Amino acid sequence: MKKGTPTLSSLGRALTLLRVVIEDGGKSNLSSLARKVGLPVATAHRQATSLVEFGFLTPVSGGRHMAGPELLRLLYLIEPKEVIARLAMPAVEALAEDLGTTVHLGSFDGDMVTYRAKAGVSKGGLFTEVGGQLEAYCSGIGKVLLAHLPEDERNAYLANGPFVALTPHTITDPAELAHELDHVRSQGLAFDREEIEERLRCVAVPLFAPDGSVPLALSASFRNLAENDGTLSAAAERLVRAANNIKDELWPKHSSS
Amino acid sequence: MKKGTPTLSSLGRALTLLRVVIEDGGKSNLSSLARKVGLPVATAHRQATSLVEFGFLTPVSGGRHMAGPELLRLLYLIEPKEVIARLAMPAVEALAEDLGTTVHLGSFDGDMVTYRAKAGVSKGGLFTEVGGQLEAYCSGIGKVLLAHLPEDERNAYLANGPFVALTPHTITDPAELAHELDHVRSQGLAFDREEIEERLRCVAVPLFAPDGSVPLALSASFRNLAENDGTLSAAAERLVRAANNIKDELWPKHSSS
DNA sequence: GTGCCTTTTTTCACAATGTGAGATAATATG
DNA sequence: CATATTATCTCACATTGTGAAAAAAGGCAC
Repeated sequence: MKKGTPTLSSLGRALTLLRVVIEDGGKSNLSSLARKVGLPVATAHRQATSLVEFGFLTPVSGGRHMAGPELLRLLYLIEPKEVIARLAMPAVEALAEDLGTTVHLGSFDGDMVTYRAKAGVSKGGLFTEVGGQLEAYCSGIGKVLLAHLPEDERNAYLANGPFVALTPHTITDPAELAHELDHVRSQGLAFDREEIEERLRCVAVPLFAPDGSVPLALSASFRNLAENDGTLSAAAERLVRAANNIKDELWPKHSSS
Repeated sequence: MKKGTPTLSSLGRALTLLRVVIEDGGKSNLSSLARKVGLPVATAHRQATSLVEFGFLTPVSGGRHMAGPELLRLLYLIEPKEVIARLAMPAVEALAEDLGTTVHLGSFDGDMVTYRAKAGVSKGGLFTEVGGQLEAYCSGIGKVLLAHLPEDERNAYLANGPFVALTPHTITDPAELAHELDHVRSQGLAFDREEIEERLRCVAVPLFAPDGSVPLALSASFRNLAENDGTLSAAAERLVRAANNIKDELWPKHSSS
């Protein structure tokens, strides 16, 4: 029985209460929440009072609580895309290993795709690098992200061309691109068929946040595939599964019984 | 010396560390942060380890840390508008008392203004109620919120009329409304000159969030003012001050020396 | 590689501090 | 007004957090 660094159990209990209060959304009073967590009321009360004192909670009428100013401040300091990308890393690496190719994780920032993670063999030497940016309209990740943008922003992007052809396959017509994005959204995945570089293809899938937005997209790239090679569609299936796993891990369904 | 409910000081220290780590944005390692907070490294290390264990932090390379999955989850559960409205309440009530009139706090949700707080005398019997919604284009709060919307969304709203006239003064022409909104944005405040109800006027100012967005707006309403009464502009000044106070309280400048 | 410095992690004795049952006050609820 | 429910306080107890010091693990220059 190894000792290791001991965990601050009282901190754990207090953070659990904090989580429960926030999840409750200010509907219940302290006693019922204490009961739900299986904590003595006295203890829960002391924790709640302290959390209020430290600004992580605020009392609202009737002994209920909601998020406090400090928590609100943290909320504006955190960059969800960055955090999600970090937390998804293990899954991304596993996927890359599994597929034996390069896997990317990217987000949409200021009309461009930011590559936030890159995993897997660099055989074929992909040009991308983490932190780098690329045009959105021609990559799989970009098309997924564009497809799930709020309608206003998507239209604004489409109206903001021009879309320069990088290869003969690049989609450069806004109307055609709009149609492609509709397709991507309904299919739940996007293909890049040599639109960015000859003989380079990829599949990309969205990573949904609980509010329905798509902060990140996941892609797998392949070089020199035969025209009717099944690799891409096989990879697509794996990507969808990986995306689902990440989603389930980050936003588990609460068995809130 | 009253006892009161004792505060969990260890919780406070751990939450301080959490805040410092997030504020740091994952730039520094633990020891430097511990030094900054004036905490023994051993203690800071134990707290950080525990925060990681509870999912509030995640380790990144080089002994640094960033927000963890639980914190991310909280982020998506919290409704900033609601929280800010709650935290601004005291200031809103003070302002209403100070001005001796009705003060409103509203947000923009789905093309409409949601009234999230109402304070002050109900003389003149304003029709609004907390939780109720109203068209945005004709109220002071609505115009402030529209004016500070991202350009895409503002244009989408303007294109989405029609704007029905509630009084002869209501702005119903999209182009004119667009011009008015530009004015509102550059002035930092909006007036409602009997646009929603005869003899009812109000001033409204934006409440800025740290990211530059305007989640809420603050307004003061007056009835039966003479055409050239200085009350409105006097109130405007007070509103601006109140908005600044709220902002400074919620997002204090860190003397991060 | 070797040595030196910084940072991370563990150990451990001590007491500070969190704990929860129970009493009391405050508040809904009928 | 009576009665439940909930919030808050008190206090004795030992759980649990604390921090100095030592050990282990990286970094970095040379």
